[in-house]
Amino acid sequence: MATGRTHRPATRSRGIPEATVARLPLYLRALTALSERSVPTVSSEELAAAAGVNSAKLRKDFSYLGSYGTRGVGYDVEYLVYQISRELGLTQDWPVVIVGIGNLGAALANYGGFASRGFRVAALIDADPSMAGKPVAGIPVQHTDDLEKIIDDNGVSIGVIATPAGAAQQVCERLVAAGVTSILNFAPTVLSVPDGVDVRKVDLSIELQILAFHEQRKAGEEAEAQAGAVLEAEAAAAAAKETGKGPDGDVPAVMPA
Amino acid sequence: MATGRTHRPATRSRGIPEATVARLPLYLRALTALSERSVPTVSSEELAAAAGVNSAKLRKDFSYLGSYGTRGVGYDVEYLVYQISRELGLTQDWPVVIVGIGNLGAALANYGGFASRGFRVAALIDADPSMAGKPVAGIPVQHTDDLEKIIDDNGVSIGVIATPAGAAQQVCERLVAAGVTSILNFAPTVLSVPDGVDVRKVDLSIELQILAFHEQRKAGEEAEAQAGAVLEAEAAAAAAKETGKGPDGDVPAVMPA
DNA sequence: ACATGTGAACAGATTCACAGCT
DNA sequence: AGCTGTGAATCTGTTCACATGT
Repeated sequence: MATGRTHRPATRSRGIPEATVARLPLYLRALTALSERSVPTVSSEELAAAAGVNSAKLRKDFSYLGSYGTRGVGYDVEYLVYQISRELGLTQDWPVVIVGIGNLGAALANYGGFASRGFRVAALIDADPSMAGKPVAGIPVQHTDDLEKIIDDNGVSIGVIATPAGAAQQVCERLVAAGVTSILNFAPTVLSVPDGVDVRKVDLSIELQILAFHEQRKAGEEAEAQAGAVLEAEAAAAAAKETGKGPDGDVPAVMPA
Repeated sequence: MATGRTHRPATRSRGIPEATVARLPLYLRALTALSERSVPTVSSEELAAAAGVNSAKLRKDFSYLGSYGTRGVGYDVEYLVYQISRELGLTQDWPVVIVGIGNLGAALANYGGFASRGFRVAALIDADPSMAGKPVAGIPVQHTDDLEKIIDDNGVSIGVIATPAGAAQQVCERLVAAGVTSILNFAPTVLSVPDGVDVRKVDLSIELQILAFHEQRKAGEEAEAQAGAVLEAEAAAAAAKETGKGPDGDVPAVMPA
């Protein structure tokens, strides 16, 4: 189990590094903005600045796609937009279903960037019968019972899970069984899926925790001006604070070696 | 990348790799679940499975924090929860403001995972005067005019931007000028900030595009496996060498700017 | 003259495999 | 015997610097 290895026939597909793939949408966005301003060409330096990366990285990234630039000149904006779109598979239409139409699901359904680029919200699905038929973002919500039929009728291969954590794995399994092979998971839980299914997760709480870590570190550096090496001694004392969960007030402070 | 502030001396080797920091919240969530079920100890193998990573990685990650396990036994759940919480800075309270109370902002305000761990929504801010005073998730929305005062009064150092793309940079600058040093950006735009300010971004549209890329690749592989069929345009130009890269679902959803 | 494209050096993250402790 | 903790090997991604082509 676990995410395991990547058995894959090994072959096919140009070997575009995952990190590069993750940046292509960024470049595409910057290029689209240039295109709208009718800018004909752009240098790696300029485009990199607009996308928030450095130019060497950008050139390396593009080199995986092919030689789409002109030395001494730069890149043709329109041409690059097309090439990247094609590489990302955005020249085709991707019907998407959103499962779980709570606050977040509704926000996603209303999200403009959705439709703008290749993606089309094919259906909204929720387990609450009282939601059925109610339009959200102009699309009537359908009941979970019909999930399989909806997936099938619309040829959906990408699903978005915006349900509570408790329902996510079950919804995931039904989506996969119905033929979905890519899932964007907003529920704060680890989904387990069979080989060949892609899952990406977006987790607000995790992002905030990462920020908190750095924030704390900044504060610590300031204090370093005077205080010397701080040992873990205070940890035990502080452990008696709250970690607050459950009826018991205080939390253990087990000391290992 | 997220920080850039390397702080020369490196007094105590508090050099926890960024990739490890990004996984700590994952471990913490799994541990919290175990804690709620009163599980006293857990092995790296079990915990790794629950967090969706492999056990070697988990042990390596924990080794950066210190030696918190017991050989032959495993890790004490409560103790680890405390240590990770402390490392992430979650033993203190982080007041957070959300700017831009549209669909998404409202969803964020209502998001339970927010309050659950260290974070507290101190204020909601929106530019629309007609929203002022209207409660969202029990918190009255305040007008952008008062942004600086709100940040200051509440000692806010973490801000969430959920405005339209066009307003994001300006909001960002005001937040930073008012003292915010960590920003979680949901607007589909690149924010530029001074040194010392952390930005993380969450971008739905980018996530979907990455999924589309892999989805397209799957379709391409099928087609190639069956026959020499071409899927859409000319695949002639390709034919370079390949390195079959497995998709493997879990790449950090977001990268620091 | 100028900006791309890329081999090579470097840096960071993951995995392996086993020594060391309980 | 079992599981952690970690050096070493490997893999992936980034940066450098310059050869290459227009």
